[in-house]
Amino acid sequence: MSGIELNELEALDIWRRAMVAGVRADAPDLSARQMALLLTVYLRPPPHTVRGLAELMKVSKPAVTRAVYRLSELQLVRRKADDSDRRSVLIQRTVRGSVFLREYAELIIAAARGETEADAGGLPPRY
Amino acid sequence: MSGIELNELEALDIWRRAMVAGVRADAPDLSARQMALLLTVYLRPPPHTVRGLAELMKVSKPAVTRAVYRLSELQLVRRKADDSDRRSVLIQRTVRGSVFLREYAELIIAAARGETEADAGGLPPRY
DNA sequence: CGCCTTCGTTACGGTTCCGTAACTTCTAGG
DNA sequence: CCTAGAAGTTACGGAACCGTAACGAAGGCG
Repeated sequence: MSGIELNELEALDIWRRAMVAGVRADAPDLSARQMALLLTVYLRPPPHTVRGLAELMKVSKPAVTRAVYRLSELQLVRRKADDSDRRSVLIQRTVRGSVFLREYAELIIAAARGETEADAGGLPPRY
Repeated sequence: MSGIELNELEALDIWRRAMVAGVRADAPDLSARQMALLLTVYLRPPPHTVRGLAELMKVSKPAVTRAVYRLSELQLVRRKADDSDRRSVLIQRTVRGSVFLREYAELIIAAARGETEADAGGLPPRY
C-alpha cells in the first residue's frame, strides 16, 4: 500500500523517536496489544469482532475483551451488538479515537522527519 | 537525521503492521518502555546510565533498573560497572541485542514496503 | 577523618494484565 | 422442541510493572 524505502538505521531511529515520545507523553499509555487492536479497528475494513481480532493477533479472547473494555472506557472504540447475530459484538470507531490516532500519526511523522520535542527543546550534550 | 516524508495513513499503517507483527511474534514482548530503552541504548552514543535514561524517558529510576534487569535477563543489554565512578552502572549493547534489533528493523522496513507475513501468506477475506 | 551528596537498588503497596476454565446467551440443525 | 456448538464474558490465581520511600555504596570536600 505505502511503499516507503528505509534502511535499518532510519527505521530504528524513527521507531525510537516515536517510542520515546510516546512513553513521555501524558496520553493514556496503551499496551502493545491495545495499540495493535486500536490500529486494526481503524485501518482495516469492518466488521471487527472479538473472535476475529483474537485470531488476527494470536491472543486469547478474554485478552481482546479486556482490551476493548479498556479502549471503550477511554472512548477510543465503541461496542455495538450485531443485529444479524446477537452473539457477536461489533467493535467500532469513535470520534475520539480518530482524533487520538491522528495525533499519534503526527508524532510518527515528526519522528520520521527527525524532529522530537526533546531535540527541538535543546538538551544537546549527553542525550 | 533521517528525513522521511509520510502521510498520516502511511504512518499509521506502518505502525499497525509492525505492532501486530510484534504482538504475534514469539519474540519476548517488551513493554513500550523496555523497547524505548533498548532502542536508546543502541542508537544514541554511550555512555548510558540509569539516571540518564530515566531523565530521557521521564520515568522513575526504579523503572529503569527493572527494565534493564529484564533486558539483561534476555541478554539484550549488559550491565557493567563504571571504573571511573563505581557508583554508576553502564548499560551496554550485546550481540544478541544487535541481532534482535536488526530483525526488528527488517520488520519495520517490510511494513513500510507494505508487506506482512499475513498478507504474504494469503488470508484475504475478512482479515 | 567526618559529612553531604549522588547513584543505583531494594522494599512495599497497589494497579494492570494475562491465560485457563467455567458460564451465559444465542444460533442452527435434526 | 431440544441439543450441539459458537461468541463473548466473568472468575480466578498468578505474573509483571509502577512510583514512593528507605537504604547501602561510593565519591567529593572541608
